[in-house]
Amino acid sequence: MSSGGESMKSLGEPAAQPAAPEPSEPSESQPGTPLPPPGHSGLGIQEMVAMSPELDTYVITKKVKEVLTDNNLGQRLFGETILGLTQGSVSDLLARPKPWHKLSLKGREPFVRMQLWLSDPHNVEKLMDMKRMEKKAYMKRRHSSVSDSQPGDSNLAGLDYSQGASPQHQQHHLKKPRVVLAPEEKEALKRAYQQKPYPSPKTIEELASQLNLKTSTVINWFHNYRSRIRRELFIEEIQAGNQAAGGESGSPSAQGCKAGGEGDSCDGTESDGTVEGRPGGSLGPEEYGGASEGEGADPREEGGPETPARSPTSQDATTSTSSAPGTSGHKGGAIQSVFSFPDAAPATARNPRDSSLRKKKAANLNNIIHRLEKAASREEPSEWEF
DNA sequence: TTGGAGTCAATAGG
DNA sequence: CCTATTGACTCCAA
Repeated sequence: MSSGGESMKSLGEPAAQPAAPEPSEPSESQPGTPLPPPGHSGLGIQEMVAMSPELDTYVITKKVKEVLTDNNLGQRLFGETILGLTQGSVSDLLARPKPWHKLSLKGREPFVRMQLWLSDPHNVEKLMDMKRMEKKAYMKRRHSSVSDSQPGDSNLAGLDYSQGASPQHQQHHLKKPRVVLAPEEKEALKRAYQQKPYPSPKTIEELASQLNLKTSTVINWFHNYRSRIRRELFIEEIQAGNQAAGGESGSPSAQGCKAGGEGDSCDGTESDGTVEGRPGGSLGPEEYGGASEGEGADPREEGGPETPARSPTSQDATTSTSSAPGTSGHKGGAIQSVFSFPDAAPATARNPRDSSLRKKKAANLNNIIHRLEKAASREEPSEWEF
């Protein structure tokens, strides 16, 4: 009970409504609020995040995307103004929202903000106005050579900017060129990942030198790759969980499979087809832990009858609160009203075939195994033999 | 220290 | 312009 602040955990089951009238929270001060909402001063989002019921991140992002495109609003403006995030982050969030229960408190914040934003149609217009103003300012600047006072950036005049002729080799410690891994390098790293999702420092060193990359780059790559693979798994989870839905106003097709690429399969996990020509390899859907070369490790775990059955994360119960837009603009009161959505898709049609999902789980298996052994005993896995 | 989550920010495509 | 991708960084927990 010491420092801890937010407790509130375990949001697994629908359970009842927390409905806690704020148990006071004085010791809540993060070093500077990252986003000082323009003209907003009151309840912190964090509080709302803490007591928010489960939100459907998929539905929210879908709606946001819809609204943004419908009104020609860009991710940059939306992100910087509403979420306090950069364009790239917004793009990522909208394209691959993690399911609510997999998000940390911090990670939920953007979704609560989105929901909040969506709750009042007036917000859209405000953003549009802002866009107009921005454009105007831009035009103005282009026309006249005067910089107006716009909260966004400052013009640092008087700075010397030498160089800049040829963006080639500039090994000066001024700006790192941003590493761009070549396709083959990525290939190699992915292959390595399949063998060992959690390479030891030693392995990392080897990889780095073999590929001629900095050690940190390899480390970062593994971090990022694991993280992103994991995320894709989540996505398929929610898609499988709430795919379908028939009568929806202009549903933008939630297909999770886009045929068309070359080696790209239906799944997202790279169809790293180059898993080495395995003699008699066509078995089952796909095999991942292709421990082919080298040790005769063969982590072939017998196929469990079925996956542990995805636990029903369903919560829904979206009470169709016919929220009448423009009905009493009372904000800062009932958070509840904000959390309900006029959009409801009770469709619970399960697709009998979850192919790709399995594949990723297999890949993840390696991770799990690795961690298990680590937890069980701190010992290097010289060789496994089941 | 290691690993995970969340982001930033450069940059490749459109 | 706008969006998507992705290496690197920051924070945090175990």
